[in-house]
Amino acid sequence: MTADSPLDATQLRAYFALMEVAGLLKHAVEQQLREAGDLSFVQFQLLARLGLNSATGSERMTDLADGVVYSRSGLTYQAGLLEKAGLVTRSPSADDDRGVTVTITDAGRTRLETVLPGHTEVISHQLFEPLTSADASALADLLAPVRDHMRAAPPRSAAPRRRRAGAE
Amino acid sequence: MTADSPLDATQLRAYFALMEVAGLLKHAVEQQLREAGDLSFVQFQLLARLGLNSATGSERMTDLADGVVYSRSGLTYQAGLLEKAGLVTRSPSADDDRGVTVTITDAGRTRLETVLPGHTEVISHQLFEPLTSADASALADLLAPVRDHMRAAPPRSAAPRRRRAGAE
DNA sequence: TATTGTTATACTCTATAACTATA
DNA sequence: TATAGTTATAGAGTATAACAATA
Repeated sequence: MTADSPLDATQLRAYFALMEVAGLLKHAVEQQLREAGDLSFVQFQLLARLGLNSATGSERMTDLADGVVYSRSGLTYQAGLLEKAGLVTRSPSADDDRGVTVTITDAGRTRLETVLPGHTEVISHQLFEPLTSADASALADLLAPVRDHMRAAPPRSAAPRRRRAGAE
Repeated sequence: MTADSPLDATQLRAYFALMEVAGLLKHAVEQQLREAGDLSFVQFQLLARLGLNSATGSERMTDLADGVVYSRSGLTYQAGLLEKAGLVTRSPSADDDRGVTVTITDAGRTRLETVLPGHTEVISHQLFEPLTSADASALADLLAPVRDHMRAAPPRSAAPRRRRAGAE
């Protein structure tokens, strides 16, 4: 509405480098995931979240959607694919009969383990080879507040109906 | 084949943060570009490259493909869209009759100017608001070598026929 | 009435392979 | 023979809107 802070040269460099690095990395990773385990990046993210981040191996659709940026219909689509492949199951949530709980299966965990070594290898090579461990640490520290800032003001299409305001 | 350097916790943090930040930022930017000027991110990249990075406003298809990660057919598709919209022209290259030179039109430059302020505003807000200018500088410095490293060993699908080896 | 999730549908983007033409 | 670009085609992913069911 006021001035538009037209980005100085350094900011431009950072922006373009960020987008290019992320794009190339995602591309490399998707190729590996597809070849090693016939998974798209999003499918991997969903499995990883269920299999690694969740103690129970289960999460509700809504919580997955919040984590994976999607539209709800997109998540339904991907969850359907994963279920068809036998990597997750979907069942009514215990506490809320509207909810659907997604649970990773043994086959899902196996698939994850199949894919994981190659995945980390790609990341080590492509992303971290030119970085010291101090660099990696600095990178994480720089990006963490940005991520939090972006999560806080979500212009994501995953929230067309607007999530409940205050709660977290 | 041997050990797979399984990524320490810091590297994982950095990797996930990078992917999430880039994903959210791209999403926000795409929305802005679509609304402000009916452009996809790639179309914007192509126009920006022609209109801002190139002195003449022209580049060959191959060089554009190298810069924009795509498969050649994808680039042909996007260039076709831009041409249909009157934002670029395509003509046979002067020096190499196999080549096609893409040139941004006045309408293309106008479109670029239409979109640019909002674009930079989104980036300022989403990416740089939580960062000091020293942070931005550090980020650029961290990512530049990674980008160069990734460019050097291109697992991009843009090179199915393998580019000429040494030349650059 | 608000929220959860699904469905139907349409569209954009990307990739593969076959093809033409020039170097 | 190798490179530049196009075409045809097919598939994956995403978004929108309408819908059903529960809170």
